[in-house]
Amino acid sequence: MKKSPLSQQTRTDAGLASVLSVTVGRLARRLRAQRLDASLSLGQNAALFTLARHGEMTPGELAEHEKVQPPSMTRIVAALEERGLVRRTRHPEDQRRQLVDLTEEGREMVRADRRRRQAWMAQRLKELTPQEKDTLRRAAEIMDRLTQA
Amino acid sequence: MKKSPLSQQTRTDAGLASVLSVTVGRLARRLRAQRLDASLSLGQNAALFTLARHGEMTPGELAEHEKVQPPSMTRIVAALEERGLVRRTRHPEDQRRQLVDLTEEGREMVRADRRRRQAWMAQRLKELTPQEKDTLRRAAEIMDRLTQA
DNA sequence: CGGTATTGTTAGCAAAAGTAATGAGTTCTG
DNA sequence: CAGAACTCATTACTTTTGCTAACAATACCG
Repeated sequence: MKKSPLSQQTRTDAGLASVLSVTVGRLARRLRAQRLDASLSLGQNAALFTLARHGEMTPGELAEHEKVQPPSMTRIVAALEERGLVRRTRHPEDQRRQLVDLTEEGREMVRADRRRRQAWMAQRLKELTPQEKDTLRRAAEIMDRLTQA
Repeated sequence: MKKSPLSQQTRTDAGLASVLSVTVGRLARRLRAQRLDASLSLGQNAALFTLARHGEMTPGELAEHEKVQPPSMTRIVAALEERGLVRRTRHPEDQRRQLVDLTEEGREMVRADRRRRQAWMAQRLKELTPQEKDTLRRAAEIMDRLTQA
């Protein structure tokens, strides 16, 4: 079994927390730089993705889910609406609230986004073994749970 | 085998790329929010961490390692120096270059940072099984490699 | 030497998220 | 049931953080 430099610092929970923080930060930066051509910001993509996964919800719910403050989500949703990717409707029982949902165009964007990201990440993923990809798959689910806790 | 909602979207490389992007982005935001009380930005922490891991290096090397542009690293290093966490010395053989290294105070900060992060993340990690933590450990190494590619 | 390349910095700008204050709608309460 | 209190979203403003372009200093090379 190969001993990478990283593994020496992940024995404890604290060490793992540190390493994970740094790595996640760097990868996030890298991803952000990657979608330069891209028309959508990381946050916009994340919101679209969440709507695709969970169906319509209010801006507030969306904000909480994405762990941003409501004003940030207002901006994200406004940008998405401007581009016709989402639609806002009044909540039937509470005029303060709104319901945000994907338009068909938004759904197509989610599909397109997936294709676009593949451009560089699939390149890297291709170099991984099936086991490693599987590890990432399972890690994604775990990290997802971490952010929700 | 349990079937989570996420797994349905990670069968293909593209699907995995999408999910990973969103999850990593959200976790990065969460981490950033977490160190609010904290005195150091995510980028500053990452630089400190890298120095702790790899020893002294030039700002340029640091920038490349962290995948930021040199001016960004200039700012990060300047901030760290201002706080006495790193020290800059001239490169012995090339007056253009500098060598950045941790001070003892910087080293202590790395340790403190690790303790601080543990405050909330260890809480979450505690709820994971050893197998799940192991998955995260291995995923961190893989993601680390992804950002270097 | 004199011109070019490299290293780091400064300056200016843009994107994205945060906090505080505001407006509109709903609910509670005396 | 009238008004206080609360909730949801938005607007206004600030902060953070990264980028590109231009620049200064040093090193290299013909």
